[in-house]
Amino acid sequence: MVHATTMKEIARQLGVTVSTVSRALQNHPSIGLRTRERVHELAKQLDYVPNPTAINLKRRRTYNIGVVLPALTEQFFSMAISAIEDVAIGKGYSVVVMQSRNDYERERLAISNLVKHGIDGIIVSLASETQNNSHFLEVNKHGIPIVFFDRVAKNMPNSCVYVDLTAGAIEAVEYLVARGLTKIALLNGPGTLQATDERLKGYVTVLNKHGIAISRPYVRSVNLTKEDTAKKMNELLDLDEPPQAILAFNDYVALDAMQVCRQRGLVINQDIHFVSFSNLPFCSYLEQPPIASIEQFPYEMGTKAIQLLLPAIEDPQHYTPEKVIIPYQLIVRE
Amino acid sequence: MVHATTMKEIARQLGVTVSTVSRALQNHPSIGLRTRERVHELAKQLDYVPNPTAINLKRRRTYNIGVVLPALTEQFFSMAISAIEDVAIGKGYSVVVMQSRNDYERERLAISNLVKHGIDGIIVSLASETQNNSHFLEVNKHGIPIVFFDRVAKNMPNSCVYVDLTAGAIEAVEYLVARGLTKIALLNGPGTLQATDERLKGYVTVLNKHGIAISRPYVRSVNLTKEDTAKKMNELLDLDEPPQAILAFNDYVALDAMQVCRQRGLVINQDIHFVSFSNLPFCSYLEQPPIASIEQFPYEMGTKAIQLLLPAIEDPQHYTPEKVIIPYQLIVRE
DNA sequence: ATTTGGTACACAACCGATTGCGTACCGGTA
DNA sequence: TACCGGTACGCAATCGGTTGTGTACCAAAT
Repeated sequence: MVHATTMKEIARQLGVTVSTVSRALQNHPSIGLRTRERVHELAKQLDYVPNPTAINLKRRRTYNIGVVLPALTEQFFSMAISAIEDVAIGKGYSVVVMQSRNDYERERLAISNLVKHGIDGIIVSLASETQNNSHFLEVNKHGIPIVFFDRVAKNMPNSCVYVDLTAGAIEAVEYLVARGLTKIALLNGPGTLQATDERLKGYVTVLNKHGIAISRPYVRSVNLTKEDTAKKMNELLDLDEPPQAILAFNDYVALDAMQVCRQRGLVINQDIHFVSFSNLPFCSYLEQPPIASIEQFPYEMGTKAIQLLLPAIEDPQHYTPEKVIIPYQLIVRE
Repeated sequence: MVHATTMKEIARQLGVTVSTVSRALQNHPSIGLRTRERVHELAKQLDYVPNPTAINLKRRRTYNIGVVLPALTEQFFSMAISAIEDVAIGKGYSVVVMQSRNDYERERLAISNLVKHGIDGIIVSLASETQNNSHFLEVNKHGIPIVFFDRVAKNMPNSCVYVDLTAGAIEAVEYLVARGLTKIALLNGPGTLQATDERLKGYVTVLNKHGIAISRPYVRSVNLTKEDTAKKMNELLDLDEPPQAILAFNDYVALDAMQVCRQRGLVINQDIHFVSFSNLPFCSYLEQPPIASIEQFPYEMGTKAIQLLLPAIEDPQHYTPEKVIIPYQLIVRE
């Protein structure tokens, strides 16, 4: 059974032409009832499955959507992709995944592979090291729609979905200040990400508002690896005046940093307090989770991303890009 | 730029035929140097990208591999898919993901969608509710290779990759007994999974060996939802003689069960001990993780799965299915 | 001048479908 | 009998490539 049955085979066995078979299978009215039935019957009997590649060639579509993100193993992204898949499947699309591993070159390659492979549209969350949009401009030139989500590219005309992290950071820091914690450090992400700028902006805003001096050594950026986070956290704890609280770039950074604290004998939520972004489900299993988290609703973001992408694919003429901001929510744990 | 440039367009502008353009782009020796250069030049100038669908049609391949698994958000699976993607990308394949959500119907649908969509091969980890292989037999009939991994189907001729969980369970239970814990309960998975049988078998083997009577109420199966796990764990704790230790189906079951224990005031690793399967990375963040875990190496399993699949795709004639058993490892935490 | 051989390309079939248009054949009407 | 309209298909182009085979044209050899 190495060759699948084709319409040609059905046509041959029935003594009709391929076009008749095609129309019969589509129940086209110009095909006689008798012929239509014979075609359907033989098709079923031969386990006929239409060749999607041939159909795609005519339709000039692949019904594949590429998704490029830093890492599938980060729950934030797997939730987003899960959402994308849920919507896509319902609309007849499949989802092709590629990981950038936060590496610029891998991201370029992933994008290029997707284009070469044939996809109708792309959803991207930037690699932390990406500082150049040329590969995306290339995709735009080919008329393939892109939607950025969460880690969006700066200065690109495409649609994007993200959370207002500045506002989130503001509420988070306000919360810490309100609890009397004023020595607040920021374990921020890579400088290349817009998300990093936004967290910093919120952090600075609140401290300024409350007249709290901003200590340079309190603001550090990590490259999102466990090692770098540990290094930066240790540096913070080695300061003459170590912080009472940490605003972490995301849950992974918070957890890695918390581990350092525990190793140094500090008690979480007592000696030192954490607030982080994402609020991933596994945080609920921790005995001492961050006292507050900013929920970013990855599922909703993924859903919105593909809802923006599909019209761009299906009706490019009437499509205008949109910047969608998903509301965050500060989750406070007792 | 709604229509991508085709070879036809290049041919027209250069006054040659499409076949010449095709061969020129492939640097076929029968094309003159001058012509070849002109073709390459114009192709670059027009941003020519070959239409993958057309090529796939001739090659009778899609270079897409379908992966169907219960949930992307489970780290075990996202690690496996990550591995699959790493290998696939290197061989020129893309990975299409579908989630079954442990639902039989969704699994059927996912498989059917993949076949309709056109993929060269499928990698599957069974939905917990799947008890029927007809959809896989259908795929076999079409000559599309399948590789099962981790949650493998019973009585199927296809290749599969899994961990010898019986041996793992034996070592795990031996470890508990050696620590003097003899009142051991088993929070097992759904009866439809072979993995469930295997864990049970290992559990029974060790208890029999040590002459420990097997208490029926100590063996319970959960459907892998948080609610069901909580219910079953509560039932265990409500027994006249509650267990001292729990062998959990996987980390998620263990964590959900541990949460119940904590809510009831029990101290983990003191009042009650857990051993579970998977050893997911996030366990390292827990203050009180299971005292031991059986590492199942999802990355290695994913890698092996696609290494089994690719030869089946590329050389179906000389392919014979294989059952590969990945060695587990019991990770003991101090 | 004719044959020979190689170069450099054209022609056309093919992959598996879809679809616009043409037409044979039918019975019914003038 | 000749004309007409509808039914039920066939023919062929098309999507965008790949590839086997045919051939015009050239220079070199005879």
